[in-house]
Amino acid sequence: MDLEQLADALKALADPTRLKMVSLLNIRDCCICELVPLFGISQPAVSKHMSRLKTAGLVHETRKGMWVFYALDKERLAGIGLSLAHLPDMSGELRRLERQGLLVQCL
Amino acid sequence: MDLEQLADALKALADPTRLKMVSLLNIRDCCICELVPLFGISQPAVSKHMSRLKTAGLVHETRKGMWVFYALDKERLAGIGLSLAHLPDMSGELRRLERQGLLVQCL
DNA sequence: GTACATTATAATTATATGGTTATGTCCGGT
DNA sequence: ACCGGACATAACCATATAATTATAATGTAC
Repeated sequence: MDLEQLADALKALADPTRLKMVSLLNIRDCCICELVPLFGISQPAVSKHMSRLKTAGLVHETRKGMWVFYALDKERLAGIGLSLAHLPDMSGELRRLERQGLLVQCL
Repeated sequence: MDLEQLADALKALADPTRLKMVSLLNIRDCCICELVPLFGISQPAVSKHMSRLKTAGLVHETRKGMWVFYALDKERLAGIGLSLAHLPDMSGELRRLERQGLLVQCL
């Protein structure tokens, strides 16, 4: 996962409301109408948050009659955590700086 | 770490520029003047990004003569990754919904 | 087809974010 | 003391974000 994509995924998670939603979906799938009373916000607001999580690949939706159930993609979530633990190697960038004589030497 | 704090920490990371900065600091400590030529942005912009990371507890600074070197707090970064893997248990919220008869039953 | 329940989209608004330029602060060298 | 380099802060601007209300779209039941 490149840094642009990782930043997008983190942006989707970087909101207390969505983090709580993800934590709930970690227990079991939920539909919008169950989430609304748990948060102090309107139904469209909940819907938009789920849409954001869906775009980030963190949840998947399934229609069941009138309801749309959302399920957490646990592998995707774990993948984001792992990406933080395995950031790309930027040694090349530092070598490039060195070639240009821009590295600061002190001590 | 509660969800508000976790969201704040994730916000600090949820930017491609800052993610790249963190990746660089993962190799070695850097000062602002080294970072500026690596990003296409002004010195104050770099400074503000580092300030954001500092507020989130992700980096620490040390003055060395004219320069201010920034060091990545690797434990803090790892802690954020782990928090994603161990989200709080929200079973209580769901039980509360059930008591109120708001859980959707289908199939 | 009508009526109702659930969810999604549109339009709007207030605040947050990320960039800029200009200026202030701190340190080292002469 | 003064000047110049490195960094931080301030003021400003454009865009993104998260909420709202109003309205459309979808599905069930009669």
